[in-house]
Amino acid sequence: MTNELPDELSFKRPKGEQLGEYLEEFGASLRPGTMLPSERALAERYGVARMTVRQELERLESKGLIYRVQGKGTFVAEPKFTQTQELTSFSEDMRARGMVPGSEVLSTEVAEAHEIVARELGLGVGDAIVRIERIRTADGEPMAYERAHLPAARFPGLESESLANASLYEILQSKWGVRFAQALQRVSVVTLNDEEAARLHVSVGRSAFLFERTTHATDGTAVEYVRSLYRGDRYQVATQLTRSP
Amino acid sequence: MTNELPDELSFKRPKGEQLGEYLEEFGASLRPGTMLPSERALAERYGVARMTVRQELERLESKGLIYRVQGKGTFVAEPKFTQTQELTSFSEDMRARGMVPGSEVLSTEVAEAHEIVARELGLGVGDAIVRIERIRTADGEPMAYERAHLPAARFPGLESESLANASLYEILQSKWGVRFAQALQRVSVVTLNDEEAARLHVSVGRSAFLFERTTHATDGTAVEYVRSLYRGDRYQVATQLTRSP
DNA sequence: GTGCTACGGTGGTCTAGACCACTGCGAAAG
DNA sequence: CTTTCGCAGTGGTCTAGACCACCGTAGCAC
Repeated sequence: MTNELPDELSFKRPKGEQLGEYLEEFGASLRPGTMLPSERALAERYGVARMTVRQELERLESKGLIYRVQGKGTFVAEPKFTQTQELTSFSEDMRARGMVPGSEVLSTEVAEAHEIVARELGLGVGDAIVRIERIRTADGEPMAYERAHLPAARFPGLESESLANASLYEILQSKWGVRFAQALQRVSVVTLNDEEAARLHVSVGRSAFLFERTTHATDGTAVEYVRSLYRGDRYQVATQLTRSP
Repeated sequence: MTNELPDELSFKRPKGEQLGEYLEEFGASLRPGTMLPSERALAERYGVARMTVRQELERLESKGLIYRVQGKGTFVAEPKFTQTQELTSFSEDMRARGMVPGSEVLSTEVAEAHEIVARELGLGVGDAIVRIERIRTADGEPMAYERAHLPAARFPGLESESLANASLYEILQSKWGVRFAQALQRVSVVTLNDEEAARLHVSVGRSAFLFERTTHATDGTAVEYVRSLYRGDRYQVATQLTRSP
């Protein structure tokens, strides 16, 4: 199953992006610890500047797919579990874990923003927001209970979109041209109460992750504030940490 | 309290590193949303290439301190809570949160590596390891229960070091010249049993974070495998997520 | 007024080099 | 045989540009 690295880059797409994809696939087909071609070798092979190669290797390193040692080389890292610090939708996340994502919409309504939501979205208290309440499932089983809040003014008609088994991110992107850029996510641990436990099909008193995420688009504006409870017995996150000088 | 940006860079240290520190302090003194000088302006001011400025801005962006919008500029981000994806020791972490770190060493011993530890550290099963069991405190209160495993062959005499209120990272760095580079951290949620709850001074059945971390040095070798239980009622992590193209 | 366009300023991508810091290893010196 | 040193190859930092994509706005045409 040893992949081969293609020899050429096509036009019309950033060279680094293509190179990164090639390397990602190639690296995945190698045993951990294997040394990759040197930066200079890759640069020459693809007719690209070394800085371009390096930028892409940095991206892969921060994703935990490779590691670099000065004086020695660049190597394939141990296979990751699942990636945080990559901003993904629930659907993308579950597919990456090899499961089939689904949703059960509990409610979709327009409401007034209270203090926390207003602050996170950069709105005024009382401004209209769309609140979407869903149970997110993986392979048909409840995985998370999620409440998303979005500015109603920016997404008129969102409350009547069909979210049954659709990805909210895909809808926002195709209907409103939103491109997601970055998010701040806070993670805490909670013990589930009766209602929450019932929704997630687990027993009362079990532990769960509480994720609070505010997502920003490429223009810097806040697009959504989401509060999600993830089953602690089914979910785990992995983070790649790096040491700064 | 508006900081001023210094005008010059000293020799003998990477320019980018200094520039990054300047910008970090400067940004911290500004209101969120304030626009920073453009990349070209910074490059000219410090007599440095624009690529050097960009590299440093990328680092600050991934730390969640700034955000950039194409066509508009670079802006100061909302203040962060606390930073993950920055590889820090417990001591550094607590100091960054404004608390005083401490330790209570429960045991320090040389033992044989069992399967999991051996795999994580790249050793053989039965190889000698140093196991350090500590209660980590913040402002005198128990915050985490931690078990660290390190290869004994690499750190002879480590088991008799005084770890009472010292940072393990600082000892490894000063005595053995270890420079930490990167780590993979897995986070799960657990419910505390009797023994664990007692050690953390909380009641049985409460939720906690379980961190499993394998730390690598700059030469790529695994240096420690740590298993830590953090009180869920006192601890929270924040992560900066970015969207890849 | 309303709409369109051109333009200057921003970050995003990329080039073709340079020198430095570190590693591993083989050759020379002891 | 052991030690030392130099060298080739690696990643790390940095330069001085180039062009592209995108945003806001001022000015023009209607």
